[in-house]
Amino acid sequence: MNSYSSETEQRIFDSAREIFIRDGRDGARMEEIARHAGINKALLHYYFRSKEKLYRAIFQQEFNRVIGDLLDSLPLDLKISEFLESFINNYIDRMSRNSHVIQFMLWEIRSGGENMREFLQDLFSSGRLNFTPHRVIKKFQQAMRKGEIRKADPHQLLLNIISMCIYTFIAGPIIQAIFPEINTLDSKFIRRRKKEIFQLVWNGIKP
Amino acid sequence: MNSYSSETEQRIFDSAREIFIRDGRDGARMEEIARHAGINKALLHYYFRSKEKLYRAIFQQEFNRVIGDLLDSLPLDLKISEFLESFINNYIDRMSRNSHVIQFMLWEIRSGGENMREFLQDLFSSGRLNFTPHRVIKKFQQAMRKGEIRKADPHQLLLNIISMCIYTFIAGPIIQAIFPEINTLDSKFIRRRKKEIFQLVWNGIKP
DNA sequence: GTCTATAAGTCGATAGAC
DNA sequence: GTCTATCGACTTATAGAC
Repeated sequence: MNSYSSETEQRIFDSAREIFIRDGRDGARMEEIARHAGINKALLHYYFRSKEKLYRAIFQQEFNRVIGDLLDSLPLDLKISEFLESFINNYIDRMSRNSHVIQFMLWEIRSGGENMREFLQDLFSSGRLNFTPHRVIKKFQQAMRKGEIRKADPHQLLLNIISMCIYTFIAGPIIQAIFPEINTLDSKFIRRRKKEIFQLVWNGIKP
Repeated sequence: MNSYSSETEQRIFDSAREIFIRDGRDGARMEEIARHAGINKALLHYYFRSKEKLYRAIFQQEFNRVIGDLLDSLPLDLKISEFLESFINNYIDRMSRNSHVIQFMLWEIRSGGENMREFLQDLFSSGRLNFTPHRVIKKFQQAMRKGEIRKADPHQLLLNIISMCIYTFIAGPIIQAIFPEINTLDSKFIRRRKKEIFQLVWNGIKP
C-alpha cells in the first residue's frame, strides 16, 4: 500500500496533507508545502506536475483512508440492538479520530463533489468492503419484517443515526461558542454521546 | 435595516454574497465580484477598503440573517410534544432555505471561528431573541421533572435533534452519491425527514 | 534528484483623470 | 462616484546548472 518511490515523496505527502487539510485547496501554498517538507518548490513540481494533481492525490488518499476505515469490518451478523450499539460506537470513534479530515472533505463536497462521487464509485466497485450502506438498509428491513424493531423508513433511520454520530465533530466550534461547558473532543463527552445516541435510537425503534 | 447609502453598494453586496458563498473567502476574486456587480475593482475598494472588510461585512450579515431567522419566534409555551414537532419543522424548513449559507459558515468555523464567536456574543447579548438554546435546555429539564419525558442529558438531546435536522443539508452531495434515489432538497424528502425525525425522537423520549 | 533563478501570470490595492 | 491604468506583491510553474 503505502510504498513510495522515495522518502522525499513520502515527506511531500505528509506535508501536503497537513497543509491542505488546514488551509484548504485555495488557501494552501505550494511554497509552504515545500518548506515544510524541507525541499523547494521546483522539486514539488518534479514529483507532482501541478498543485491540482498534488491536491487530488492527497484528497483521494485521505478519502479512502477515512471512508474505508469507517465502512470496514463491522459485524452484520449481530442481533439488531447489539449491531446498533456497535455501529454507533464505531462510527463515533472513527469520526473523533478524523474530525479535521471530515471538515476538509466537506469543503470538497461544496465545490461540486465530483471527486467524491468518483472515489466512492471506485471504493464500492472495488469489492474490498464487506460493509456498505445498502447492507445496513437491508439489515434494518429484515429486523422490521421480523418485528424486532418498529416499522419506519430505513433510509431515514440510517440518516438519523449517522447525523447524530457525525454532527458534533463538524460543528464543534459553534457548539462550544453556545455552550462553553461542552468540549466536543473530550473523551467524557464522547462517551456520553455514544450512550445517549444509542438510548434515543433504541427507545425510538424498539418494538 | 437594509438601507444602503446607494444602489451601487447594494449591488456590490448582492454580488459579493453570491461569490463568497460559492467560492469561499480564499477562492473568491475581487475582480469577479466587481464584474458581477457591473462595476470595476477600483469602485469596490472605494466602498469597502479591502477584501477582508467586504468579506466580514457579508459574513456578519448572512450570519445574523440565518441564525436570527433560526432562533427567532418559536413558541416555548407549547406542551413538550408539540414544541418538539414545531421545533423540528421550523429548523428543517429554515435549513433547507439556507443550506448553501450553512456550508459557507462551516468553512468559516474551520478557520478558527473567532468571527462566529464574536457575532454570536453580539446576538445573544443584544436581547432581541426571545429564543435561545439555553431556554430550550430549561424546557427539557422542566418536562423531565414533570415526568412528561424520560430522564436524559438535555444537552445531548438537543444536540441529537439539531444533528438530525441539519446534517442532510450539509452532506447532501455525499448522500446522493451513496443513495442516488435520494434528493436531499426535494420537498417530498424534506416532508418525510420531518416526520421520521419527530417519530424517532418522540418514541425515544416519551414516558 | 535537487538546487537557484526567473518566467509568466494573477490578484489586491491605489493613483489620478473625469 | 466612476473610470482607466498600473503598481507591487505574491504564486504557480519551468528552465537550466550541478
